[in-house]
Amino acid sequence: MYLIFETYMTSGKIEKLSASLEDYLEAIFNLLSGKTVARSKDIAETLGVTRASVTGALRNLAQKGLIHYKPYGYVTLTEQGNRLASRVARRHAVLHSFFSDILGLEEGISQEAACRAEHLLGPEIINRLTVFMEFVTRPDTEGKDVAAEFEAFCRDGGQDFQGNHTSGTAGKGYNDEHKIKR
Amino acid sequence: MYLIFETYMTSGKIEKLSASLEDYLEAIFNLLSGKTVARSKDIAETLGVTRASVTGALRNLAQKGLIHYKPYGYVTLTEQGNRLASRVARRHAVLHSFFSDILGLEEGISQEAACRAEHLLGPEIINRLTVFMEFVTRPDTEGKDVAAEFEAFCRDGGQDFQGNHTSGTAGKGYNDEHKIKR
DNA sequence: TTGAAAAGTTAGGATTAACTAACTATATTT
DNA sequence: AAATATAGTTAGTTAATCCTAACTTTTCAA
Repeated sequence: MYLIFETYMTSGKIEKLSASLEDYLEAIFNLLSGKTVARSKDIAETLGVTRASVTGALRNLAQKGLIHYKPYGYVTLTEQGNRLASRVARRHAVLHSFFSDILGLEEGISQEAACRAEHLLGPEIINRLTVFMEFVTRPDTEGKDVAAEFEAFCRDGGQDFQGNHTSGTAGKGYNDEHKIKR
Repeated sequence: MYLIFETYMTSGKIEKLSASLEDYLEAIFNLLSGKTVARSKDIAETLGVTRASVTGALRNLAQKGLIHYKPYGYVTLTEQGNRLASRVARRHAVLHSFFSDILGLEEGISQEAACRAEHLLGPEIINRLTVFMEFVTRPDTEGKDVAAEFEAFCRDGGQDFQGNHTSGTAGKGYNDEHKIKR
């Protein structure tokens, strides 16, 4: 499974990142937005891989000009890398929000699914989904609330699943604890 | 990217199929529901791989007890294989319908995204999405139609994308022409 | 300040899944 | 029925990831 959608330019050529490398980049991005430095060990823990695997990925990302990396040194994102990582993170956020806020699925499941799907759904889907969520959560809809109605629909219909629609935790503030191990 | 959700039993043990093998199984399933026989060449064309790759996958699926396969013979699904393939196809159909009928994305994009996502989204997501679509398309909603409203919302909001919401092709009858090449 | 623990790297190997090229089997056509 | 075209297979290669085990560098505490 190789094709990915977000692209970056290297010496005038458009390149794409594998799902795996996108994961690494996103993990670095998330770590940096919290703790200032991204350590190999933390990246490994986040993604559920060994430290050795991280080293390989870092070399790869550095070679592609997306991170600043020197053995035994701190990892930071280049401007390119930051731009790309932001877009990946946005995809993640949109998907997570859809799974969690619209479908009302529990946090862990939403998080994991977002991690997986974020590498596979192209900009058309992500953009349209974004607009769909704006549509569904728009305030000017005379008291209607699709998410709430759907929750009621699920309850009344006696559908057999275990969402978190009743809890008021409406998204935001995710971490990558649920990144899937392979 | 390895973890997959649909499982099958072999000698009492629960097994999972890789995304790639699910693709092969689904392709066989679709071919069989049309033309009675599934030829190596057709599978290769459907999935955009070489015939040699198909042979390898067939051996693999046969060894897992999901297809009947003898070199130079016809390929058929075992009961197990058919069960599994149906579930994969259902996931595909649900996702495609969501992308196409709810989000109003064009056929090719919906098809391709469904192909990709069907291997990555677990039963919780697929089930909930199924219910969500029932919810959104239920008839008892006093003249409301979420898909149509969303279409209007997109048009009025001047959102810049190119859906097929105006065309009346509401799902069904898909093929795998848009399976992504890797 | 020195030595152990923690973090990071290297080397080597496994797995999955693709490819090309060459070969074999089956089908078709004359 | 023989020649040829089509389909299918085999063997060998490549590439992306991951792993384990052993080694090196850095950090920190006595």
